[in-house]
Order: sequence, then structure tokens, then C-alpha cells
Amino acid sequence: MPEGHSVHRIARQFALNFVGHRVAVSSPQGRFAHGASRLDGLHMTDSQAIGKQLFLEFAADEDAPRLWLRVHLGIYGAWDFAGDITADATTASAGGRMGQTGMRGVDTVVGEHEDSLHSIGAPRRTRLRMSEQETEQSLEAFPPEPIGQVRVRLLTDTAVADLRGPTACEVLEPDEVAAVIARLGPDPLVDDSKAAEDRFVEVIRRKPTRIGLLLMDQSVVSGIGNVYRAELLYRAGLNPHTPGRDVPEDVVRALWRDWSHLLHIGVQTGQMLTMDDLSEEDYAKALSSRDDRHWVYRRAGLPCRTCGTNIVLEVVAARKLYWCPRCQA
DNA sequence: TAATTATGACGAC
DNA sequence: TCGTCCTAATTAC
Repeated sequence: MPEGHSVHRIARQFALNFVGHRVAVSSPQGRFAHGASRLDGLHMTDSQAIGKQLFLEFAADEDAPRLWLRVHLGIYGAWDFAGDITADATTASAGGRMGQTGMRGVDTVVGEHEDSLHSIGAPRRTRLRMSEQETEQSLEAFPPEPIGQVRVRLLTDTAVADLRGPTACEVLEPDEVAAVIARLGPDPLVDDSKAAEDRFVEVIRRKPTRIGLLLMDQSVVSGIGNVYRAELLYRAGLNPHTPGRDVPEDVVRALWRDWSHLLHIGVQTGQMLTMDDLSEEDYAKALSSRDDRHWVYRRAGLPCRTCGTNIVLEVVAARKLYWCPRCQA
């Protein structure tokens, strides 16, 4: 589920367990063999997320030139972590999967497709696709055999990260990284300054493009994907088809602040929680049921939680856009 | 077992 | 506006 929040969590996981370590880099699948050979044996020296992009910095030693690994998970990429993986209050489990389906522990029971905060389950043998001959011992072995199409494996003495299905995975020089970053809109988790907010407001308020498209444009603002877009527009009471320049300035500012708010929650919980002030009961429901987690996302044809009007589904720019025609008039 | 789906983004018309 | 790329889980048959 690679919207901005997951990538920040992934960056933090690398900062915690890989930065400062020497890393064996390989491409079990073979499709990144050349890139892997350029990084193999270097130390990871930094880990940064900007929007949906992950940047991992490598160097031979303190004074050596830097190389970066840029990864974009696209619509179904994911990182799997295993071994000695730090579990803090916000990154459940020793061993987990982050990205497409969020962070998912091998030792973790998962709430549907989302991250779990609690390590309470048995190992998910189905995910590991263990054959019946395989023993418990092979489950414990380190490093584990790569499962499926692993584009890149990053391996330290004690931790391993497997990347599969990325839309982008490449080795870059520092100036090339700078060029990529220069094309990205602000990420409230990277820059929460008034200047960043102003930049967002100015760009939106000058474009004729519909706000529903602008929020998905990574050069306008970083990290928002299809789920957060729908939910942010609903929370703002904003018709997705409103041209950016017609959205009142205070509404645009509110959008930026709400994105920042939801992103913080997302990084903290590992979930795209978009409904505030839930009761204990509703919160549990939101975590367990797909239909109860969002205001409008994936709720086509269901009654709006606020006004009862049926939620509309439109395909815009090849993506599904959900909204309430009454609350977002 | 096959078809469908997904929380992206890019390039060709 | 399309087609394309990348992978795995879910759903349909």
C-alpha cells in the first residue's frame, strides 16, 4: 500500500537496522544484477523518504563517494524485512512486509490488508509458501531463502530486506538524486515549514486542473495516492472536479494541513486512518473491516456516512475516484 | 486454474 | 486516452 506513509516507515526501518552496516546487495531474480554489483559490499550511510520515493545512500567508507539506490514501489511493490528488525511502538513485529500490503509481520496477524500493531499471530506459512517437506528449521534459518520475484536483497550480518515488484529501482549519482528530488512537490513530513505550505497553495491556486488530479500529481505535492486523495477531498467537503484556481485559499491551506495530519497518523499507526474521533468500538471496526475504514474510498454505491447519499465512483485518469455528490457539492 | 484487482507512473498517440 | 510495466492476493469459475 505504497502511499507516502508507508515509504516513510520503510525509510525509518532502514535507518534503524541497516544504516551504519555493511550490506551485501544481490538480485536473486537477476533483473537488477548490474545495479546490485555496484552497491554490493558498501555501507549504507543514509535512508530518506520523500513522498513515495525511497533513497538509500551507500559508500565504501566515510570519505568515499556516495551512490544512491532509488526505489519507487509503484502500485504493488513491497519490502519484506526479516532477521533482527527493530520493532518500536510503531513498527510491529520482528519481520514484516511493508509496501503493497503495508507492514506485515511473518509473526503477525494481519487485519485484512493493513498493518498490524500487535504481534499476536502464528507464522504465516502460506505467505512463505513452504512446501510440506520443509521443516520449522528452514523457517528460522538466516538468511531465509528468497521467496518469489526478489529484485533486490539487502543483507547485513543480522537483517535482510527483500524488494519485489518495484516500478523503479536504480542506482544514482548524487546529482541525479538531486534532479529527481527537484521535480517533487513538498512532503509535509520532510518540510513542515510555512514556506512549504505556501508553495503548495500557490501552485494549486494557479492551475486550471481539477483538484482531484492535482492532489495525485507528485510534482504538486508528494505522497498522496488514490486512497488519501479521496479521503482528503471528502474531509474538505470539496468537489474533485473543482479547478485548483477556484478552490478558496483557506480550503487549500486546510487541505495541506489535513494531509500533514493524516500522514503523521499514517506513519505512526501504519494504517491509512482517515476517520478521526472514532469510538473504541468504531476504531476496532475500522481496523478489521474494509468497508468501515474510510469515508468514501471503496464505498461506491454505499450510503454516505454523513448524508446517506450513495457514494459515486468515477474513473478519472484511469484511477477510481470515490466521492459524495452531496457532501462534496 | 484462470481472471481480476491493486494504495503508480510513464510514454506513445 | 490508451497501453505498458512490475507481482501477488483474491475472487470467479
